[in-house]
Amino acid sequence: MWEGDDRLLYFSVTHSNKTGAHYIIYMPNNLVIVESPAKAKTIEKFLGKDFKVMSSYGHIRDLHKKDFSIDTAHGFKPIYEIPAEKKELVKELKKAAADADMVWLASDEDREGEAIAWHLYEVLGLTHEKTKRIVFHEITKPAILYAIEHPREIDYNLVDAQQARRVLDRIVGFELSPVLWKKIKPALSAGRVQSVAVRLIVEREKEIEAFVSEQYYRVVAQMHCAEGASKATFDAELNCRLHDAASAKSLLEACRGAKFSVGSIAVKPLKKSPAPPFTTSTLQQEAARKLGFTVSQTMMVAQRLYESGHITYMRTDSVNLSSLAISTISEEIRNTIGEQYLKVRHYHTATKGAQEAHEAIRPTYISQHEISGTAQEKRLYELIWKRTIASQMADAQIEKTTADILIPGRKERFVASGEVIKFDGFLRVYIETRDDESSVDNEGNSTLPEMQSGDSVEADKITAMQRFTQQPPRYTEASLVKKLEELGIGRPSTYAPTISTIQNRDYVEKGEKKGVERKFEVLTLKDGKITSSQKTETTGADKGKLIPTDVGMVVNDFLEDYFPQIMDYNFTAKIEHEFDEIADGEVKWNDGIGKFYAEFHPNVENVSKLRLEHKVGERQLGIDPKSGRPVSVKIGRFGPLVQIGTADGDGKPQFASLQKGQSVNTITLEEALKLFELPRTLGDFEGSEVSVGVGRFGPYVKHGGKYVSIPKDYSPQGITLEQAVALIEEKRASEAKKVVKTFAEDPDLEVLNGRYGVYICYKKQNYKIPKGTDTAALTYEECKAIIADEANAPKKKRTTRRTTAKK
DNA sequence: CAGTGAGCGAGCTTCCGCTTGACTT
Repeated sequence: MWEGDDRLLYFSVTHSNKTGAHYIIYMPNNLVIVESPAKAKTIEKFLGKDFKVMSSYGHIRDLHKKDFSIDTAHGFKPIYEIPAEKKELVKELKKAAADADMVWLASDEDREGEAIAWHLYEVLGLTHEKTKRIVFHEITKPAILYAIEHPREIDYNLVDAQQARRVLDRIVGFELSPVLWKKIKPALSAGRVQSVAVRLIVEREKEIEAFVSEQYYRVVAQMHCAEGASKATFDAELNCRLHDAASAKSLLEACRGAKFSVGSIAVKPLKKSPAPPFTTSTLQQEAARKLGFTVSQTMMVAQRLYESGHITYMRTDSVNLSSLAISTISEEIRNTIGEQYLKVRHYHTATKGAQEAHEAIRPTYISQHEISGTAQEKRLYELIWKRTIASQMADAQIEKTTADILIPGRKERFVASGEVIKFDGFLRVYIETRDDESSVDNEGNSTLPEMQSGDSVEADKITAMQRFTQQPPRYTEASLVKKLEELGIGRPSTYAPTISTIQNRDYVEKGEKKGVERKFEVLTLKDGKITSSQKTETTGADKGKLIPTDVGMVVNDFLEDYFPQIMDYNFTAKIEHEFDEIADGEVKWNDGIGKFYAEFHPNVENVSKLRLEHKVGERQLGIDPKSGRPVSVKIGRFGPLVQIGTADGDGKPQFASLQKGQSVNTITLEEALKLFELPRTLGDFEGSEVSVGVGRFGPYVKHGGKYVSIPKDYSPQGITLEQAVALIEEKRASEAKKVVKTFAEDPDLEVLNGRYGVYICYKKQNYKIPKGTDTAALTYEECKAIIADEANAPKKKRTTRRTTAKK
């Protein structure tokens, strides 16, 4: 009914008054404010010339970035401010609002969105008469027009729930972090979300440390039917694991020359259903598994797809598809795959605390099977397209056949199974992957030859392979997101930033754990003979998984000991429940905060005052045989360190940093003492001293005020003078290549070859050279001119934060 | 980018959730 564009030119708004009668008013000047500029652009197209659509770019007001900004004495009143980078935007919004006859606050329909609407109302100085609050769940013309026909008021209860959320997070973060600065080291942080994320990783690591692997024997037979035309072989696995070599051997003995026969056969239909369309969290997981993207990579690529209009909004916890989307997807399946593959499905979100302000992530135009863009964009789009299509497709129908193969005289039996896909359904386009790829297991997708109960079967080969139970897997970025979502902790917009934060704080790192070699035994029965062979495999190797650092472990244990309430996995779920009560108008927002603060704040004060006998996380290693002084390890201002002696003992204590790969929990006295052998002098080269040491960036060689990193294949303890000199000369050679040109007029000016091409370095400042310049022919005067030109000047310092964890 | 740390000291660090910048030394 809203299809024709002409209709919009005469667009009007229907209101109902108290008597229920409708009247229509006409307004030419409307301002709609949404959160995202891409959304604004789309909506503007739907609404026509009487509507101007602007974006608030998220929140326009917040607590001060550095101050506590909560008046705890007066009902926890938050003190808001407009951040500097938003001032210009607010000015523009204010002006547009003043020019408009009606302002429509169209931020998302969730807690944060409602708060954004309220902040806009306050900051823009809007009035009740010329403001309306509208919400829509999908960006389609009918949905938006419907929303405009059904405006409402700002929901102050929902706003209060947001304020409670904001204030609570500020209290926890800004009261807890300083305790860490005082007790552990400066610039650390704690928070409702990040601290629990770290806890998950620390706990998993402790499980792995405590894990004792158990051996077992897995018995697999390659068989074929004795009678019948088919000589096709099939695999069958023993129905139980054997505990040791003796029982494996005894089983193989029983199988030697045995007459196997088919026992019962079961044929079961099996049904597989497609996964729901993507949310932020499931997109991040699948993109990690299928495309190898990091969580933040996925979000960056998705953002570009969204901005170029290819997909719907990428930060969502909803699996819902709009009715319009469902019908176009259905049409697409009908036309390109076939009617029998179509099954319309409506998905409902089951995750805790989901707020469902948006649709699921899907292509905006499903008929577009592929898009133009970078390789990454294409691949992510394809993934989204397939998942969306599959979500509206029929179940796959599978027939699973299971046959027991009996061993005479034994109670164990072999089990062979085969699957036949009767109807592929959604599998035709999309198969969801899983985290637990059990590497050794067979594919299990084989088919079985025709057989009947009582048929005799012969074994070509039976192997009993020694296996070991697997330690629990470490978290990946994606599996951590999954876990956080299950616990209801964090929101779609924060999963990626949270993972960056805990790495930037050096609580966890993407580690590389070297595996260890392990021998295992394989017993084989073939041609009536049992043979045994030894094989080796590496186990426990892990790459790119999240591993806690020493600092992460110490901070976590400290928080668990003294602030168990915050570290409780259910803390967020509990307070979410309270926020819901606030949103429903059952309780006042600051009552709950007051109760929390009355307990939390004194606890913070007490812990802060606590005189601890040892520094948090400190461990005594023993006595230094040379000096007789005690040796201990702990977290220092710059990370983990070893210390000989104590502050109150005789003489100043000595310090040394731990090296990469060493941990305060596992380092031995011997290893610790070794660290004090550095720095050491190797000898002389070209008349000055060559020494080695370990700095913040790892082992180095120092010679005449210059440093050269020591590569992994040498140890700083073992390196010889010759090797060190070779490193120095290597570095000189590469530096010589770096310098394109120098000038006699001014030694401070150099033309250098860098990572991004040739540039000019003058008094430690870098200047870019205009494109098309023949750099080899540059004269001194030309260089000075380039430096003088504003356009080539180095950009003013940005407040760069470390975005990647240090290597 | 490079050897830090044990005490009368300056001043700083920090949260979670909404949104996109301007940036390639």
